[in-house]
Amino acid sequence: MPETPTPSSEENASQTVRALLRLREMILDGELSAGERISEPVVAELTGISRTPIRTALVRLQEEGLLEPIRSGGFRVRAFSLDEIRDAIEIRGTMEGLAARLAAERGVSSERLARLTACVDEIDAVLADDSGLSDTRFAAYVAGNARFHELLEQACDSDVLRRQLDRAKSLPFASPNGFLRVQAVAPDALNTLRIANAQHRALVEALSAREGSRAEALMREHARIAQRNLHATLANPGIKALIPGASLIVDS
Amino acid sequence: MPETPTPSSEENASQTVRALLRLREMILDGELSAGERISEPVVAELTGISRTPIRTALVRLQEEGLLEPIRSGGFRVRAFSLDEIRDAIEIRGTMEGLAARLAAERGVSSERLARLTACVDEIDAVLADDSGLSDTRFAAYVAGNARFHELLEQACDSDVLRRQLDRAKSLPFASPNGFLRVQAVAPDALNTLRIANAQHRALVEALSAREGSRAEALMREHARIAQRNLHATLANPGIKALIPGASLIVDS
DNA sequence: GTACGCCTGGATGTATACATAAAAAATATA
DNA sequence: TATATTTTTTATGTATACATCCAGGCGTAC
Repeated sequence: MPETPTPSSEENASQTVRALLRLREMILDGELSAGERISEPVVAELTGISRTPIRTALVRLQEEGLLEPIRSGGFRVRAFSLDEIRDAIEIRGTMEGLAARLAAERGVSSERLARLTACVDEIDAVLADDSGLSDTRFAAYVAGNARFHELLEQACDSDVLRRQLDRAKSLPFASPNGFLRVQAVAPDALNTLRIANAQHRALVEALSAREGSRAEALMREHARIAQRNLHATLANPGIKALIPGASLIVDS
Repeated sequence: MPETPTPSSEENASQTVRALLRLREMILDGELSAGERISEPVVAELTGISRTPIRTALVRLQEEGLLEPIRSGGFRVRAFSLDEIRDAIEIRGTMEGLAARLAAERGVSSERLARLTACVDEIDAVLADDSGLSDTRFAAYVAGNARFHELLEQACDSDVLRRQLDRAKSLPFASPNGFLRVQAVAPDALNTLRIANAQHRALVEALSAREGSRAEALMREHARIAQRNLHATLANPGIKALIPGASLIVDS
């Protein structure tokens, strides 16, 4: 009964990894609501995992920023104000800008440039047709977008920077894909996605020409798309649920 | 016997905190050398703390970046190449630049500006005398410098940014005080410290005038002092030991 | 002399027991 | 009825036991 019937990626993982994935899922899906104290025995009962691995998963999630420690012990689910989300996006843009600048200044190998170009081309191909944005096309865009940002991360060729970037992206609303579902429901969605990919293409150009300052500015501006989407969500709260981890957002 | 006779800050802390502090100390002091696998039973024996709190401290240190996981299990002490140190400093400068820009753009309260000004004044007072840089004067500079950077962190008034900044500063060589001892042994130490504080003062000016771009540029340039000190260390390996965590540095 | 395999020592990951301390509930009281 | 107080319940932090797995050494065979 406690066996996970899903043949997902959690098959042969350690208990700690399972606990981490499950807890993150519970937090982002709102099964554990913002501000709520997390009871280790309850989670242990719910997941069928003993307290020890759950405990280390909790520590990891605290470092990740999804949990905050309680003075008297234990953790609670972190709540995020709109200002904090704005700042998290700004941080991501700044870090991606840094990665882009360093990559441009230091030079990116032709293989990596080719992979980046191919990625941008693929996204353009997905967006080429003027007909409506179907679910499969949208999913393809999401995958392409994630891949592009991953390739940029690799292009800077720096482990310490990658670590910091990963951390900046770890909050769901700060991730490059965080607000895409919000963007997709806008009437001019296809257009804004094309503009975003134009920025991708411009970045590859800048990397190739070793234009560090331009590369940095581009990625900063690129992240502002998420800021716009955040504002769009404010104007139309009905679409708030499209944001991953929406239940963590609290108005301040 | 296993009682810590030092009345330090570790008195009434939890075992986990004690393990964290002790392990960090052991790593930075080179008691555990770079690349070495950390044996939990050995550390437990050495510290008189059971494996459980040590284990969570290890997880924290991994998130902090001082340890890296071993595929087959456990952790090893991370080794840092000069390139990685350079990047860590660059990241710190970029994040402090972001904090400065946001603080300037959003405005800093007059009380905070006053505290920043007072801090800069105090540092200038420490550096006023042209006589040699005594140990006590140097210690006063270190304290003032740490305080200034802490005040900047507060000035941006953003928890998410603070968290990310703390992380950027957590590597010893990336910290604002990381290379100060290297700087202090240079013949023109007093001068370079004065220049550094001039940058501090300029930042307060920029914050006060809400000049975001200038504030950002200043903190980026400010971090480059550490880069210069890093290069100075390369030219004169005899002073390498002045860097905290020197044993973690490996030439690549 | 070298390569292969087995075997022993030790380490990690996990579960669990227990003491302390906090939170919640229930009772008594103004 | 609201509040203060005591009691009960529950959670956390820590130590420890144990199974599995990895690493390294020793012996053997070629």
